[in-house]
Amino acid sequence: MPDDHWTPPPVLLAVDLVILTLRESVLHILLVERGIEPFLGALALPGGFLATDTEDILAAAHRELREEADLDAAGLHLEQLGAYGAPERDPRGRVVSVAYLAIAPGLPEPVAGTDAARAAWTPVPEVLTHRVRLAFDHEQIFNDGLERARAKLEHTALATAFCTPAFTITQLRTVYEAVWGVQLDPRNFHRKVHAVEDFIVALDAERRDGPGRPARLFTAGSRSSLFPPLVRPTPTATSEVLP
Amino acid sequence: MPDDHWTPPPVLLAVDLVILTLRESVLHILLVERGIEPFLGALALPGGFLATDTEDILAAAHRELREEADLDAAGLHLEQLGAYGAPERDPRGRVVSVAYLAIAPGLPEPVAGTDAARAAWTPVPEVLTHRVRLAFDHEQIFNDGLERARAKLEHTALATAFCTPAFTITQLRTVYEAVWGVQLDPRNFHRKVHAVEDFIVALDAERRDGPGRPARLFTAGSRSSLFPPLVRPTPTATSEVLP
DNA sequence: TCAAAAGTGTTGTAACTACACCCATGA
DNA sequence: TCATGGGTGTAGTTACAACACTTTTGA
Repeated sequence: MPDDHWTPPPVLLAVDLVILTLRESVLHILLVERGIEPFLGALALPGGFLATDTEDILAAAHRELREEADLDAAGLHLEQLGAYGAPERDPRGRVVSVAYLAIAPGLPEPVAGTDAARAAWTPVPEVLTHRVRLAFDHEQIFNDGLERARAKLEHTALATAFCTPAFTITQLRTVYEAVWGVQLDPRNFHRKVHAVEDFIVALDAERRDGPGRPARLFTAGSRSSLFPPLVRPTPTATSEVLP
Repeated sequence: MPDDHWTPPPVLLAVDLVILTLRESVLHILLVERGIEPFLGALALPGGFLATDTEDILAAAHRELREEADLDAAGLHLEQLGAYGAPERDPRGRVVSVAYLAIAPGLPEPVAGTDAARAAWTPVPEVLTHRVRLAFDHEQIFNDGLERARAKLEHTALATAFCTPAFTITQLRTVYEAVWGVQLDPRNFHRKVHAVEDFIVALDAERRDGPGRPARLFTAGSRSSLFPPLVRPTPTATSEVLP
């Protein structure tokens, strides 16, 4: 603790968001094109500074989610990733950023909210293969967020946050495949999901699009931690991992 | 992002530490008695404010570890838990704290460093049963830190951070039992630990104290992630969990 | 020779992978 | 009746808990 005559140096607090969703079976992240220096024109995670002296950090994340992505808080997963505070991470001065991971159900079109005109869903493989470069230390934050999402799919019901209220088991499997970047056996997946009580509950409805047997519709159950867990396949030398 | 004429509100940045160690087979946490208001006289996590404008947050954690606990950075585990920034968490004003989890090998006596005169190792069960109350939101941070440590024992070699450079398998098992608060079968534990390649490597030495067959000494190997993992026993209705 | 602690073998079970197979629908 | 996708059955394998058993020491 400091002594009475010394005042600690103040810092500016920002919030940055890793917002993930599924679009046409591909994992996407919401990125914005920066309109001001530094990194003018570069892509970055949506985010911003704390609005007032008394704003809660989680509330700030919710606000940015609304302002920059036009996404409502209701029914959307939001959790903290951590604080990023290297002294030189922002050339404007000492800015510490608290990063959040948000998961949204698949949205039909790129959002067009107030500040969100420049916001665009970007395929995650584009970022992973460095075809897209991010401003600041946002690539680090993105990597941490993606790894958090991948890990939490194993032990929690996070996958349902990617889905609309009613979904088929195949849609749920597509979530796992897109986030993990692997192929899963549909038949074993079907049973594993059913083996966890209250992970998904059957609705009294079916979905019939194209040909093939109609699929039962489900909704997220009350269970939040999965047992037995759905473990990621261990990458072997022979197995192929999608980018 | 803010417009050019508006300045975001500054906050004060603190660092708080959850420092865990094992003392006589019981998990302990380092707590300090507060010497100033608020919460004067109450127990709290060691920590303090950022020292300078340009100090890295992780460096600040290392500095507090040295100042408040007289612990050297070398060979000690330190990882970030997250940011705690509720507006009313500190009555003095807007203080955002970045919490860290530190794991230290068992130390013979309560540390007596510069600021650490009032620091004391406190048994974790005392805190869990609310016989010890913590200042600010430090109980929340403590719970998050403990859960992080418990979870990481399963999948990483974190347990070796609790041990001196040379340790027996029984000592390693004691770490798991103390942190998880369960009893483990010594024979199955022995094999599971050996099944993970490079988790522990045998030294050419034995330890012989009291009666009984001398135990082989080991040291931490190069492996950091454990496969197969050492999974916590699922608490059942009949099983007893130590406080 | 006994107690204590280290370490090994064995057995039944749970959960998994891989794949053969059956079911229900639209064209 | 065929292609397409949904869903079930089964066999071999891995990891595991439980516990009987052997080994090596100090007193």
